[in-house]
Amino acid sequence: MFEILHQAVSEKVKLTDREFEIIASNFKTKKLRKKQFMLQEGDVCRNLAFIERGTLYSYSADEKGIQHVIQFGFEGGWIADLFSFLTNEPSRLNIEALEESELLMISKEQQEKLLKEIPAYETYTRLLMQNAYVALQRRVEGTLGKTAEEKYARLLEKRPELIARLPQHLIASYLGITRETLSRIRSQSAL
Amino acid sequence: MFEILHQAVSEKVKLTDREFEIIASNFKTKKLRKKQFMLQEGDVCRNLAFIERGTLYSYSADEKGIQHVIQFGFEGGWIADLFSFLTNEPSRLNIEALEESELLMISKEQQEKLLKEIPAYETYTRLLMQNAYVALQRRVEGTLGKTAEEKYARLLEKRPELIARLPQHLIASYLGITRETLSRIRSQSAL
DNA sequence: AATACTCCGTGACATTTATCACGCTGATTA
DNA sequence: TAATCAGCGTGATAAATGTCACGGAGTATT
Repeated sequence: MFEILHQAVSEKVKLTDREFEIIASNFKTKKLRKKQFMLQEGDVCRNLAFIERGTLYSYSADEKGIQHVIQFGFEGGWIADLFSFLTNEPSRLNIEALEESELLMISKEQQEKLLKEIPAYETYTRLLMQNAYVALQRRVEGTLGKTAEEKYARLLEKRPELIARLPQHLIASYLGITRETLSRIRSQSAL
Repeated sequence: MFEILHQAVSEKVKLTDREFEIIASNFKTKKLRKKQFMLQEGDVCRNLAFIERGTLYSYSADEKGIQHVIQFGFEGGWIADLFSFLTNEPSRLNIEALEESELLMISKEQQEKLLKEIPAYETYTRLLMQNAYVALQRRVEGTLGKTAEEKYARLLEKRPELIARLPQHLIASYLGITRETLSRIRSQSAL
């Protein structure tokens, strides 16, 4: 049941079995079908979700209803609207399953309890945040002042697995370009 | 000497005087003149810098020599290339003082020592990373699929102090647009 | 005082990208 | 089986933005 979480955590910090037991006992499982929401705009994000199986993505929708992908989440990763989670303000994001998925969810209270009780869990969380921050900064770096083609080429180089397994219109949205532009880039630059 | 750091840390976590003494003893001060580099592309980022006074910014320079601003750092904030710091890989960023500045620098070894020795320091670091991540995600959110005008309007709303104290060409670079475009936006949309 | 440099504005023009419209294909659903 | 829908490609056109070039104002430097 908790093997994947166990692996993800113990990859980064040392834990006794007892400690992991305590950690695991604070999560509850949740299954989502394809297209089901984990979080909907306007609601407060009350949980962090560890993805045991499946794929999710978070996005905001603008006035015209156009989606803007903020993040993709895969097996072994985490997803949430951290801003809403931390502040208890209503989220402006939607988080939706792209396929049938299984999550391990932890509430704010339980997360805070674990952070206090288990120092290694706090270390794990710090590392998680650190890595997420670095990855996001690289995304910004690879976006600023770049053309659509350059952004796509960079993504293809850095994260080919994204391009392989996700529909093009979501990739386009993630890159901040239209699906048409992405389609044209792909048909031009080598086949 | 360390008042500003003391304030920044104790704003987020509780610390004994002794603990802060230990923390402070691991930093060394560094003064930078205007236009002086804290970090230069190709070098490994060996320190995190807490800004006691002054303003810095980090940027990458592309093939054409065009700067792309990644981050601004002000008094009471932190700046570094976290990726290079964590991995010991050469940085692709420059970090430069926009005015005369005073920094408190901590090396990786000392940072790691503090994280282990002083749990409250680890908590502080986690909160710092968390907040930085959230702020950066908001930046991405406010950029994706937005026009130059919308991005500028949003920045003006969310971070008017940036616009007030920084030269326009750096604001433009931070927003991923050219200085000319920003100049035109400003002259059109209200004066 | 003269000079150089930084920052900003602006015009003319080129390029990139978005928008709108349509058709095709394959998968899902009635 | 027919019908609907999601995903992708593509053409025509419009809009946004970049590029290049120039000048002026203010500040710092010599």
